[in-house]
Amino acid sequence: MNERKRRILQAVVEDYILTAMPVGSRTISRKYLRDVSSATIRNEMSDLEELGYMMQPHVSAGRVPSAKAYRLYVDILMDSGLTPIKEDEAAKDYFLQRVSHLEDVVASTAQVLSDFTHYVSLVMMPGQANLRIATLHLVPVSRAMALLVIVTDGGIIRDTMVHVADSLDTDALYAISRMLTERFTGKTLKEVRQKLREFAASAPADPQVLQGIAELSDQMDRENATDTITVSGTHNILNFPEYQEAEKARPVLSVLEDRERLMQFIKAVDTRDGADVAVHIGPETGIPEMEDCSVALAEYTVGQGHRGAIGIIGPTRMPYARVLNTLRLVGDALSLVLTGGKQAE
Amino acid sequence: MNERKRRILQAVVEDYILTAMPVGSRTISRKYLRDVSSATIRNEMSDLEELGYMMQPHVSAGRVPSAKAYRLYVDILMDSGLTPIKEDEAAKDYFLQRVSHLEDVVASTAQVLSDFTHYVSLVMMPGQANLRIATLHLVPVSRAMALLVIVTDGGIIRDTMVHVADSLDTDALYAISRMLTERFTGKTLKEVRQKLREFAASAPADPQVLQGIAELSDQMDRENATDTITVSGTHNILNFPEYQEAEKARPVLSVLEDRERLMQFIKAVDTRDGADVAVHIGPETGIPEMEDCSVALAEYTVGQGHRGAIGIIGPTRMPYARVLNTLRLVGDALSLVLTGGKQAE
DNA sequence: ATTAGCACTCGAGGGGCGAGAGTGCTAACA
DNA sequence: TGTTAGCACTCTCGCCCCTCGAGTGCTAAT
Repeated sequence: MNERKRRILQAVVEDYILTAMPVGSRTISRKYLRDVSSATIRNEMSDLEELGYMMQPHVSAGRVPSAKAYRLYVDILMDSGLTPIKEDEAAKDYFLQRVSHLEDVVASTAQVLSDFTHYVSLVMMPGQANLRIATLHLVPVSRAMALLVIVTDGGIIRDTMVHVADSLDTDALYAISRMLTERFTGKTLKEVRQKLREFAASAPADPQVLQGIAELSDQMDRENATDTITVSGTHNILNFPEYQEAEKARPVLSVLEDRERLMQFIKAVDTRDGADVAVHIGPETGIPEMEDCSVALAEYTVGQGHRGAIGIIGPTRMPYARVLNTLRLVGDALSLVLTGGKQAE
Repeated sequence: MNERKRRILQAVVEDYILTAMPVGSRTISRKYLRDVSSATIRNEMSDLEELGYMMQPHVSAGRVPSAKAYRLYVDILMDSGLTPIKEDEAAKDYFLQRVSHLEDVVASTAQVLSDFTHYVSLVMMPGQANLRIATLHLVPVSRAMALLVIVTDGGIIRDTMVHVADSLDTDALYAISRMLTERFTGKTLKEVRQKLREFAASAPADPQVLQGIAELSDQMDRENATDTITVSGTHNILNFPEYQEAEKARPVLSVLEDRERLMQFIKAVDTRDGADVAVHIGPETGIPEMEDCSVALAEYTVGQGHRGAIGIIGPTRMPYARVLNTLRLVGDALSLVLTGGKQAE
């Protein structure tokens, strides 16, 4: 595999990304390697095909790069120039402006990703079990219900509805809030779940309060322990030429709606340590319905060490350099927001 | 327009809704009006075509109902039997179980609508300017930020981030919360906006607090005054046979993303008083891109008299009876939730 | 007033054909 | 020995043409 072959391969990949049409030898000779004749390129391409880097849809069409070609392209050939600073700053600003509900942050991130790339985006948010608590507040809502607002040290807010004894008025709830805050500041949500039970044992034993606390503990478990996935920009797959017919797009769409399956996929990827971004090309995804798609994933960190993932799903022929840069960028910004601005930058 | 013509028209509409294929005279003679020959039906259909109720895509195809036909069908012919009670109860239960953030209620409603119907759904939520306040709470988040949680008398929660003087600690905020609550319970958000300024004048004049209150008042204006639209199940339009090709679907999709335009449409409709549900068939929508779609809308009430709308967007050939029932149902349930369970049932 | 019969029309689907794109191979060339 | 020009070959795409079948409108019979 000499230098010229590599340049030809790169040309084929880039032209195909651009045009979505099989690339012929003449095109390459004219647009990419002016000093080599099409005949020579034909010979080289013939070799490249034998090596599994490309194939012809039919004998008199140009070549289409294979997954193997994209792989090599992403790993070696791609010119991963940095994103212009402007966009970079814009993204960071966008996030840093808003301290907010976790759900909003996730939704916004997904939105930004699909807006920037015009592809489908996904955001995996790991369970918040080890975010650290700054304060806890019980806000009375109706007779026996209260809103538990948990502010984490990063300024991220989680809230959930809980049952409380209906004997508790606003002041009582406030007192309990203070007590809870005092006790749990700096603890992670997971730790709180355990301590809550001890607390219930040692506290003045109003059975209603106890039950409320038990319920609260359960609820926190349920809402915070499990990882969630958000997908955005789904309709963008209609822009891929490969999915012009709804019939073709349907299987992919249903995969995108199957959060379980996506989660499984992401989990499988995440164990693979190493780089901060990863690309899964076509069959590499292990999802048959997505053999014409690639998935680019980036990690981000939540609190101390917990990892989430954001990703872009596009056609195998997507502009990897641009997409990966966007992911890195947004991933960094997100890490920054979710760790309370205490690290990075 | 005799009885038989009506029955034929009804048959054409219903068969077309079912099959999406032009309906021929023979089909009707066999499936719907066994005691009349196809030749007779041909004559009648010829008349119906002249009256503008149907047309032929080409001379040797069956007939396709026109917007006018659907109109008549919806207004008169349709058998709008009641939905089985089971589903009815399920929907109501679904909503009543959860007292929650307004955003969640809206999102859930949209979700339920598109899940039930397999069409695109929309939920218009009017500004909450005249929801009545039950309590107000300021929850400290970071040094100079607090979360203002507003609980309305229906148990619906609105919250928003506000700046506060950084001299204010938890206790001070609590005190302010109590004061605000005392002052504003029973008032609408709109009234509060005005009273806030008076309050600022009469209260102990800590300039920081004043500024905070001013900001809060502005923010409430911004977030609560404007109506919002949520669209869900967009990808369902790919199930319409008329939008099998992505190319066809694109214009409709972009309309669905243009909230401004949807809002304009809904506003125009809403002024039309009268029935609780309304159907706009094809060109009646006034949106050229949607000439093959119908929009069914139902109203619901928020608080005392404010009106929102929920809707289904489907192909003109949608099962109106079912869709309208679903809308009525969900609309009622929503009204119930958003008026605090104080009316209806 | 209804119906059977029939000629007619038009779209869908399939086969044949020419044009064009792109290849592989061969032979000539540096 | 590597590169290139030339050429025959292959295959798709778009086109036309044809047939088939569905469904009609009209006419004449009941």
